[in-house]
This record gives sequence, structure tokens and C-alpha cells, in this order.
Amino acid sequence: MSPDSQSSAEAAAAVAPFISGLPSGRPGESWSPAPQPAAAGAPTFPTIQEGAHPFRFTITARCPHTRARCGCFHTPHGPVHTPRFMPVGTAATVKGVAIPQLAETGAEMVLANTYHLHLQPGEAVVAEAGGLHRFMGWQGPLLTDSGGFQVFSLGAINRIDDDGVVFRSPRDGARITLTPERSMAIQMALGADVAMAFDQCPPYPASEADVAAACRRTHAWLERCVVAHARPGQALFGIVQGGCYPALRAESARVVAGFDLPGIAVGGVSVGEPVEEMHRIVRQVGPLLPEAKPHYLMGVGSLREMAIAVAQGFDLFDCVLPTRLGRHGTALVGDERWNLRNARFRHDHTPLDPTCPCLACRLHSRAYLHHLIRSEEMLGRTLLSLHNLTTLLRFTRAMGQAIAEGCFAEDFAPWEPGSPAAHTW
RNA sequence: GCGAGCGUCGCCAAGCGGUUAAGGCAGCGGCUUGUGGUGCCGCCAUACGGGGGUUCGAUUCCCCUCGCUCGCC
Repeated sequence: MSPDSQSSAEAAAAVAPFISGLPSGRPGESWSPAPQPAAAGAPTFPTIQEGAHPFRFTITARCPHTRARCGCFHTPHGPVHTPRFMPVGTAATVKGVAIPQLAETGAEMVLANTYHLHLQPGEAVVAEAGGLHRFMGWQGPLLTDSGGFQVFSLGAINRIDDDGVVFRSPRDGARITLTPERSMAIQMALGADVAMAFDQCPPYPASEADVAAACRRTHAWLERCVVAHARPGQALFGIVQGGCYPALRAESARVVAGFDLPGIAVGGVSVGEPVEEMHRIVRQVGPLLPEAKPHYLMGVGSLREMAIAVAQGFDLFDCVLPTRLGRHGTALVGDERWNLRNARFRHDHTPLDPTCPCLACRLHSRAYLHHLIRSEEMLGRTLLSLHNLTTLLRFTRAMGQAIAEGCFAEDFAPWEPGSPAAHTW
């Protein structure tokens, strides 16, 4: 059975584990959003985690032709089958998508953001709710980004030094300091399954000297993150930097791998560099990562780039693209992008993508989606976001299946009729 | 019927003797990669209600005409 050709009963069953913490809606049934208060002196972390977790990563199959592998990363909130795309839920919500719908896309691990949640509503509110899982209602694995990227990409930075970053809150102008220790404290309070190291992501282009300095700082900060991180049941991932400089990348990969953390990420891509540059970095760095750990390529979520990365042994991806494109009216169909605003869809009463199992494609036509987007109806944004997420998730799942069956290739394109992996689509 | 005003892109609207005839909306396309529900970038009137004149030159001045608006009978 294709992973996507499931009946609605099967779909409901698949969703159930992700929403088991939610009330059934039956009359008289009560639901307490927060656990019982902890005893005096106990850590203030959410109590839904019990003890240390090994965060095992098991590789179940390897591609004979490339470095690709498929496997399973085990977290306290369940498995993440790799390769896998991870939807971005910046403010503890994947914009426009409700939890049951999110589960239907095939998402297993979801991202949230330290920077945004610290500013609003503040990690204390999340912690008092019982942690991020309880707060947002997602019972599957969660990962929090450290806030490092946002400080550099969105923030009006006041000062950056070896200690950390001082910036002004775009919300109320308040002066905020973020350091490795602070980021760890916030992420521990949020309580995701995976916390990311606080890093410095240099812009593109940047001089070799500037990138080298950012690397040194990122490595020093990683050490401080490791020291500060003390939350059972939460893994810490280090981040490799180095921009487009091979020597710096190699050095960074060596240093970060040396910390022997449960996972390793590659950052500093998708920052405006040409895609060919990204391909070079992926091809260079992939082979340098410790074989037995999950490899997470940060910020990459276009099909071609993910396939190239998977071929170099990357396992996890995240990207705002599917939801941002969806909100703005663009649908991913195969490897094309369709702007649903375009007049050519006005009278097109066929499904968006007949091969896609998502809600938008099952229930609605291109003409209807076109109408919703043109009318700026919020349902249009939701449906396209859902569709785009579904497309990326089924693509990464199809890669996994193809790896297991030995029919994966770097130019993986299962939607093409002649593709040896067509049956995985 | 008389008086006044107005008619510039689908809509709103500058220009008031020499302009590549602003701009906005709409429309037609494009862009967005560890997320400010945004944003950005192209394209879109040889044409100024119609017809005559004056002038080297008229969307801009004059006459006629058509249409709309507001007053007064």
C-alpha cells in the first residue's frame, strides 16, 4: 500500500496518537491542560517527561548508489522516520493548520521557535501549561530552534559579542539579551524533544574572516550550550557553520562532531546564496558528518535540494516555504510551483493535484482554490499550506521507501511517469 | 426650460498651451528556503466623451454637440 492511499478510517487512526492528549468532546468529560503542580524545590520543567532518553537513531536501509539512508530517530514523544521534512510552527502553530490536519500530512516532528515564543507569550506561560506539547496540543516530537538565526535574520541587533546578542524586541522595543545559557534555559522551559544550539549564522555574502569569526563563536557557544543544557528527555543538537568556505566547513564539522551529541545540524545555508553554492556545501559537508547520528539540514525544503541532500546522508529538513508559499497563493505540484492567483485557473474545475491525498486535492477544485485565494479567504491559505506540507512530507517519505527498495537517486522525481520510483508517489 | 459645474485606462484621480499623460485600486505575470499573515519586482491610455476651430504646437483656449451632476422655474 502506498503510504498515502489510506482510507479515512485509517487516517483517523493515524491521527489519534498525535491528539490523544486532547479532550474527546464527550459530555461530562473533563480535561486538565496542565499537570499537577510540582513539589517545592522541584525543577520547574514540565513533568510530562520521565527520566533520560537515549535518543537512539537506527538506520534501517542504505542506498547502494548514494550516501542516502533511511531510519528512525526515537524521541520521548515518538519516532521520527527519516528522511523526513519537519513543518515549521514558529509561534507554536504551523500557520493556518490545525493539529489533526497537521497530523494528516504525515508530519512527525514539528518545529517551534525560541525567539518568537520568548517574546510572546514567554516561556513561563508555556511551562505553566505543562510544556510546549501540552500548550500547542501536538503530542508528537517537537524541536525548538535556538533563536540564533532569528536574531540575525529578523532582529534589530544592538550589540553582538562573545557573550551573546543584545537586540530590541520588535514587539515592544524592549532590550533583550540572548546568550547560549539563556537560549538553553528558554528551550529547557519550553520542553521540546530536541533543542538546538545557539549559533551565529553569518549572512551571505560574508568574508572568510567574518565567517571564521562566526564559526569560532558558534563553537564556543556550543560548548556553553552543552554545559548549560541539563534537561532529561531533551536532546541537544549542535550546528555546523562555515558559510561557503570548504576549509571552515570541514573544521566546523570536525569541532561540532567532537561533542558527540544525539544529532548534528548544518546551518548557514538558505541564506540567499545561489543554489549551486548550496549544492556544493551539501556535497562537501554531508560526508563529514558522523555516520550514526541524524543529520539535519536547516532551512532547506525544496524538492531538488532535499533529494540532493538525502543523497549525501541528510535525514531531516525544515523550511517555511510550504506554508509561506501556501499563504501567498502558490501550490507545489510535482516539482513545479503554481500561482493559484493566475487567471488560467479561474475555470479549471479539476483537482489541484489528482495524485495528492490532501484535503484540498480530495475535496476541492483549482477554480475554487483560485477563488479563495483571490478573495483572500483564510480557508484558501489553510488549504494550500496543507497541500504544500503534504507534498513535501510525501516526497520525503517516498525517498525513504525508495531507499529501502534500492530505487533512490539524487535526481529523485517519482511524479515523472518513467521514474523507477513512480510507485512511491 | 434656464443657470452652473463636470466629462482623462475597468474604478478613483493628477495634469490646465510644448510631459515618455503622475499616482492609487483593479487586472496580467514573476519572486519569497532554521516565517512579521507580509513584502518586493515587472507589465498595463500614441490616449484625454464626439466634431469643428485658434495656434508652429491643444488633454489644456474657443464654438457646436452628446452625456452626467447640482441649483432655479
